[in-house]
Amino acid sequence: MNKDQLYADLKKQILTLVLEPGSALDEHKLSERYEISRTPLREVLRKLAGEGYVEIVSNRGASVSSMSHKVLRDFFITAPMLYAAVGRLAAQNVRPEQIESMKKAQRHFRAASKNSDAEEMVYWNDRFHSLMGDMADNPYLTPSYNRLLIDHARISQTFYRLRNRDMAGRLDTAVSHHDKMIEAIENGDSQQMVDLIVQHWELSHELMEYFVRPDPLPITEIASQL
Amino acid sequence: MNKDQLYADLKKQILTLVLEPGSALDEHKLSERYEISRTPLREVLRKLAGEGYVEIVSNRGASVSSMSHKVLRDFFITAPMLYAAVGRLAAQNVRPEQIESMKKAQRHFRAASKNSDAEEMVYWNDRFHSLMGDMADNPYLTPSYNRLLIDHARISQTFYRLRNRDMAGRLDTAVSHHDKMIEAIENGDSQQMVDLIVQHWELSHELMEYFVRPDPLPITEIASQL
DNA sequence: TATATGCAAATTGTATACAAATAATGTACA
DNA sequence: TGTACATTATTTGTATACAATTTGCATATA
Repeated sequence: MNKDQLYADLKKQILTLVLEPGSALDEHKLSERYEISRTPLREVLRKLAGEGYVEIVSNRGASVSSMSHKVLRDFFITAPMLYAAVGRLAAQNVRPEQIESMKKAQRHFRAASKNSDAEEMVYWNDRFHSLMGDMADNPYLTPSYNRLLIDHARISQTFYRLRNRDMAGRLDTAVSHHDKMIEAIENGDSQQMVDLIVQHWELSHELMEYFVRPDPLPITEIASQL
Repeated sequence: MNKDQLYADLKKQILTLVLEPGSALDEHKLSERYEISRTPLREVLRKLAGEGYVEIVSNRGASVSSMSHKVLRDFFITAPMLYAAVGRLAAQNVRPEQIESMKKAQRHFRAASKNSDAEEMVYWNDRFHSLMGDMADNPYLTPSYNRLLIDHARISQTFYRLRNRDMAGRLDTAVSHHDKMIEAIENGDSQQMVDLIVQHWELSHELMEYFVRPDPLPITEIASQL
């Protein structure tokens, strides 16, 4: 396997929790499994570390980024602000040719949701929001935004696996948010975009809060920050 | 020279514009100059790329991150939001032992300002604000915040070199902002901190705008976003 | 003169051997 | 037993040789 494939593969496995947070990444084993020498493997691990997928301690190797309680609390504090900022900029700065790849991600996400395929849902939802980051096209927001998306994907995993009537409804809502976002982006309607992001976040937030409860901020306070 | 020193040295040279934005970083030459083999050098370059100091194009090597007009415009849009968020969190999350290193950075910054030593001013000002990022202690904000600080340092360079009465006055104001920030942090007064950040940003913004004019946002609009 | 093409030089990418550091194991001794 | 220390094994870090790719230059052709 070549370096780019290895990079994409590790990324996907970390996002979908195939590789568990905190688990060690042995250079020797990985280089054997992926049939690549340690030199390029190490470079991939260091790139992933720079993006927050992986943590490296010198002389002690790499491990999948952990998700402590403290880190989750930070997540809830930070996400709404950055999501809103990126959403607004995406509507303002989108280039026409970017819309199609977003529609494609949305098609896959919708299909995965219909099939209750949790892993695919996580992946294509991440793609959708990641593309929104590309549209925003701001090198100062992107690093933090992409860092958030990693843990958003990993936290979501838990409840994407649920299959009851309530979850099905919420999923439909999420899918329709995406449709409306695409529309807002196409119209360059940044205010509408921010509103949708807030609604979308509230949906995620509710579900996440159900699983991890790090004294959540009241929604009204979040909205007032936008 | 070992890897950590090399890393710190390249970082400082990029911040202080000794290495110009866009300039190529030849692996062979660098490995000779720093007396280190290409393998660890490449890892350092990739780490710097992850943090935004350097840009890497595959098969075409590394170069110092460029500062285009578009990028500068993004800077002015993004900085106030992240600076305010980090300032607030720094006041909320600071640990007592962190105050001393911030006071030390401020002592150096004040001294450099007295001596009109531009390079030292840039360096210690960056250290001061970088430590504020550490205090905020939020893994989701840090990547973007540190990315901003890189270009903030590089843009400031231009006017830190000026030596007229007006600049001297502005510098004194900046130094006193720092003193007040330390106080606000010690008191855990996050609202006061945000106010100071806004004032401090306005000062920087004015000066930067004087040198690079990418249709600036009105201050009132920025303040309303906080 | 302008554009293509082929070759040489320079530069980046990868594999591998060896060095250094850390972790694991076993043994001595209280 | 249990703690300390030395020894071994494992894992990470670095240097270097070689492969692949890109770039620069010379020459050919329209």
